[in-house]
Amino acid sequence: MVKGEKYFLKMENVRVRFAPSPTGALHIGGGHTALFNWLWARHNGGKFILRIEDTDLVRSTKEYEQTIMSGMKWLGLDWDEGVDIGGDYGPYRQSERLDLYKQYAEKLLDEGKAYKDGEAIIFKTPANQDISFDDIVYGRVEVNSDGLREKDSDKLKDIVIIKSDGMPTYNYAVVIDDYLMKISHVIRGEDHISNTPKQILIYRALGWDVPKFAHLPMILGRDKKKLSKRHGATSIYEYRDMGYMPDSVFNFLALLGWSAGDDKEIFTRSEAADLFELSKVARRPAVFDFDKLNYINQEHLKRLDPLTRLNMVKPFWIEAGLNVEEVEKTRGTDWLAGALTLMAGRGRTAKEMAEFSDYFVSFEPVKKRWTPDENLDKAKLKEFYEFIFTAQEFKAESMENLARQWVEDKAVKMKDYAMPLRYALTGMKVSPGIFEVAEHLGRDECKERLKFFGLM
RNA sequence: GGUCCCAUCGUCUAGAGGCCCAGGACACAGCCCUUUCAAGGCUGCGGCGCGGGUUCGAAUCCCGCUGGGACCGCCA
Repeated sequence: MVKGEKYFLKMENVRVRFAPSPTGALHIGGGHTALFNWLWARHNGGKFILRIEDTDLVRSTKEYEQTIMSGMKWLGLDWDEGVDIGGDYGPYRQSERLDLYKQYAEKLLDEGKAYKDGEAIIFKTPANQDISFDDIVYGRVEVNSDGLREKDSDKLKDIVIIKSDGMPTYNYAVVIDDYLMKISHVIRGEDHISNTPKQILIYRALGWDVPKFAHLPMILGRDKKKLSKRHGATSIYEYRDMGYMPDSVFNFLALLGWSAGDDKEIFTRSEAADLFELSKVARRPAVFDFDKLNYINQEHLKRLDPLTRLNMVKPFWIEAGLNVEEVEKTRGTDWLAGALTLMAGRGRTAKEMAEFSDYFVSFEPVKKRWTPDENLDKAKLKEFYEFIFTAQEFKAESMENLARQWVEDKAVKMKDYAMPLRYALTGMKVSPGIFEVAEHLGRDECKERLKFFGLM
């Protein structure tokens, strides 16, 4: 095979799964794993399966199941088989597959490969077995079953497969389900790499072929420890609430442990799916970097079509107490969207963009922010504003031309006139080009604001 | 304690023995643009953890060390 050629080949019958336990919201790590599974399925035209691992009776809830699913949808990850849509290999909820787990446990019991202890069924770890697998990401991993010891002991650790409450354990159920669901590639976090040998032992005991394994590098916090609540936002939804867009979070997560090559860092879901290659996934754990996320979000924000951008920003205006609906009714949706187009690359999140542009929606926040400056020569400013507002058409270009004429004639500085105008119109020291802002606000609105501050 | 995994700028990464006295991106600094702030353009800062091999040649292969991490639950 010619180097590089394999990247264009697609595998057939790819079936991958994301198997969260519904014990909390979808978090960054889970989203990352789900994303890579999705990428591999879509890259190969295969199937992406959502399986719910709800065997922890005390912590699992149906609510979390819903939350995880909506989190995945928010990220743009759709699945082909799952609890909500069914499929040929269901049920897709482990608590509904108990008879299956029981059936194979009985078989293991009959063959003397497992034994009972109390109500639990325990798989007997065979001694001195060489276990190896070729991980697509990590390469060959070799272990001997003698290394599977109990903690701080030299005793071989047997594997509980059915708990006293009748539920299967993770290491057992995952084998039964992946086999029965014909999973071709098991793609999961690197923290599972040391569970894999135990699972292979069970595959062997049952006489089954093992799937291909691909472990993914962990996501770390700034302190290089596994990402957890201590590091702040871990739930996918917290990112939505901070004003990050699903496209960006997707893009950012895809870049943790993988690169699209050709220096391409900003991409869409389908571009990522086309380019994705499991064998190119990195082994080194990746640190979650907010700076990069911000940058990626800003890039996607810039690329959005005006209406979509408006939909992203609108909730944050509303959150700030602005009557967006009213403005939309009077000035129109396009006008509001246009205001955001003017914002161009300003603001890295939808929330920031909303904060930086509130003066388009309402004059009220401007009034609150504005404080008089005694050094201003109001008479001169009035003269200037009257002059530029004489423009036939209330266009940025016309106003700017008049303004330039004015500063040249009077030998004064543009900023001494533009800045007070900006401050009166927006209540801010920074904004897009102030003549463009004025044009968008319109002649009447501008006059009203200037008059309110006694500048006209 | 046992087993396993990992190691390129601060961060994400490119790198499959010569194309690399290591390339890109974020961040940072400076300059340009300019009515402000962004955006954009340009420049700069900054890295192969250490020690041995193998080889004509090593970031890349091997060994050791060091440093991280994961697992060793009737959690998943």
